[in-house]
Formats: sequence, structure tokens, C-alpha cells
Amino acid sequence: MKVSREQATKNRAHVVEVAGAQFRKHGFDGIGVADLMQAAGLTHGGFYNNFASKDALAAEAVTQVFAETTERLRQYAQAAADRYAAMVRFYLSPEHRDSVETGCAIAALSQDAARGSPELRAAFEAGIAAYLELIVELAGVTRPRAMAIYATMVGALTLARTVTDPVLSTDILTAATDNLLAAKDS
Amino acid sequence: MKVSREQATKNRAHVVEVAGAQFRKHGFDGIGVADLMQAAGLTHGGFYNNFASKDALAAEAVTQVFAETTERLRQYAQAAADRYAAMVRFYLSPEHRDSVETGCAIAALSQDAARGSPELRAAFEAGIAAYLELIVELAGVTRPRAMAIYATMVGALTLARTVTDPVLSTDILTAATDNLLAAKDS
DNA sequence: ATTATCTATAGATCTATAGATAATGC
DNA sequence: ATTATCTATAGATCTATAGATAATGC
Repeated sequence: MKVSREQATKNRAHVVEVAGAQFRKHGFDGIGVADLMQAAGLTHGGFYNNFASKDALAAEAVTQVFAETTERLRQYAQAAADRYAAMVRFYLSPEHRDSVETGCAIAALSQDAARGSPELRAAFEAGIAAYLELIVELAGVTRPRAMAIYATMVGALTLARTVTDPVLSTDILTAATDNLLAAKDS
Repeated sequence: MKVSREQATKNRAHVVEVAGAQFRKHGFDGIGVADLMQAAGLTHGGFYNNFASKDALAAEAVTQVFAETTERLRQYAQAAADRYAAMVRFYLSPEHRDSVETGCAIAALSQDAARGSPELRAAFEAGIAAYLELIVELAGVTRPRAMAIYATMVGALTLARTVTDPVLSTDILTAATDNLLAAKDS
């Protein structure tokens, strides 16, 4: 049953990748180690050879998710004429709302993270800092303004995912988008 | 061990009250029925005479929390000269940030709620609708603008609670407050 | 020989229920 | 007699570990 060292490294990375999606989808407490490993095609016993604990995996998965999502957003926005508008529209799109498992870690997990371990919170804090840098860079705004923009995007996506009425949900996304685009530097 | 019907009614209400605080503090999955009942001064076996399930209690507690928090915000803002500014400053105060268990249900639990039962989500949806009405009333803004204001407040509070650096946390609250006050009707 | 992965399980949860108990309220 | 609350427990989780297995890589 043993695999090559190279394959083992790939397996480990795959567990982190799967965990990033599963945690966002189900929440940190909504998915167990055994189910995570099964989703990655492994048995749960092997987990602790690769990770010190479920919490350590969570911190690692969150770091990975931030790296992926900020890079994706950067690529997308940099190709657009109006980078600020592209960023806002991308973040507040119905597609992002309907794709929790591949979307923003903050919008999916930050409330649980705030109750989490120092390690987990540190991973989020680093991700938030990088995200703010990205907004400053893409939108050409001040750091305080980037904070307000980020807050509006996170809050709107969170609200849009909480309500069940599709009209209200879309209205929230549209309202936040319109307000952000109308007042870029306010 | 039996108590009067009157006392039983009080006990039930007390469980809902305690649950509202404990759920906000620990998350829906972070506190069990036995611990909730113990915090209310009862044993966990009696729980199911009063509630159909833990989820039913969650929906009831959330409804109660929204009623309390919106009423408190209304009272506070209506006594101020600038109701809009009072509302924003109240919501984005360090005191609110540091009082998860008595604060806004959305900022504490909405991400878990989005993964929850239809009953739970319905309780949140009604609370959100009432909150938007309150903002429209207090701030005298349009409904779309109320959505953007609410989104900014929820997102900023969520971010401020996620980071561990107290300076960054306060900066986020201040940035969101300043932006909202500078652009009330944008 | 080393080690990546497996099976199996310990120990500690959790939700929900069954049945006993004892005070209320007809 | 009714019923609010209690004790005790069933059954299903969950995290983490112990020890076995078998393929890699010296």
C-alpha cells in the first residue's frame, strides 16, 4: 500500500486542496478528518503522519485558499480596463455567491475562524493583509478605503448567501456593487 | 422536582435567552444541548419537552436575538441628534466587536446559518428584512443604500473580529465608520 | 530498513429518547 | 391525574493513536 515519496507529497497537497474546498463548503466543524481523507481518496488513519492535528490542516488549507483566490482575482482584474470595477463585479457576482467551496475564505469561514485557534486566526490575518494590499494595488485607493471596500464586499456576499429569496439575494449583491462603483474614493 | 406551569414557562424562555448568547459565543455547533441546559440551570433530559430539536431552538433563539438587538439599536439611535451616525457608531464600536454573545446575530452566526436548515435560514431572513427596514427608517435612505450600509457594517465587524492585531482591528472599524459617515446617500 | 498507508479501536463527545420521580393543579 | 424535570443510556458521531502491512529506496 506504500507509494513513492513523490506520490506521497502529491497526496499531502491533495488533502490540503480538498480540505480547502470541504471546509468552505461545510465549515470547520461540519466535516470530519475521516470524511476529508475519504474525499481525497485516502483512509483517515494516514492523516496524522502528514498533519499534527485537524486544526493544523485547517490553518494550512486557509493559507492555500487565500493564495489561490487572491491570485485568481488578481489575474482577472489585471486583464480588465477598469480594474476596480472588475474586482468588485467579480467578487459580488452570483457565480461567486453560488460557489462557496471555491470562493473567498473570509466570506465562508471567518466567523468560525474568529472563535478558532491562534494558528488559524494567524492564517486568516495574513490572508486579510494580502487581500487589502491587492485592493490597494488594483483599485488605487488608500488603505482605509480598501478596508471599507473589502468590508462591503464580505458583508454583502455573506448576506446574499444567508437569505433564501433569490430576488433579495441578487438585490443585495447589486446594491453593494452599485454603491461601490458609484463611490470609488469616497 | 416539578415546578409550576408559570415557572416552567419562565424556564423555557430562559433556555432561549441563554441559547441566544451561547450560540453567538460558540457557534451553533460549538455548544451542545447538555451544556446549554446546564448554563440555563437545568438538566439536558428536560430539553425535548420544550423543543422539537436543537435546530428548532436555534431558529427560536435567532428570532429572539434579532428582536432584542434591533430594538436596542432603535432605542439608542432614536435618542441621538444624528440617528444615522449614532447607528453606525453603535454598530461599529469596539464594545460591539468585543461582545459577540450580546451582539448582532448576522455578524456572529450568518455563515453557519447559510449552511443551516430552511427553518434557521428563515429566521435569519426575517431578521435581515427587519434590520433593513430599521436602517431605512433611522437613516432615511433608500432600500438599496440600506443594503450597502448593512453589508459594510457586517463585513467590517466580521473582519475586525477575525484579526488578532488590535491596531488593525480598530483601523478596520474606524475606516468603515468614516466611509459610511462621509457618504451617507452615495 | 525505512516509511506511506492501512485497519482497528480507544476515549470522548453529541443528539435524542425511555422511563422514573415528585410537585402542581384539578 | 397530570406534567415538568430528572437520571440513565442508546446509537452515532468525532479526533487521535497503536500497531500491521507492503512497497520504496538505500
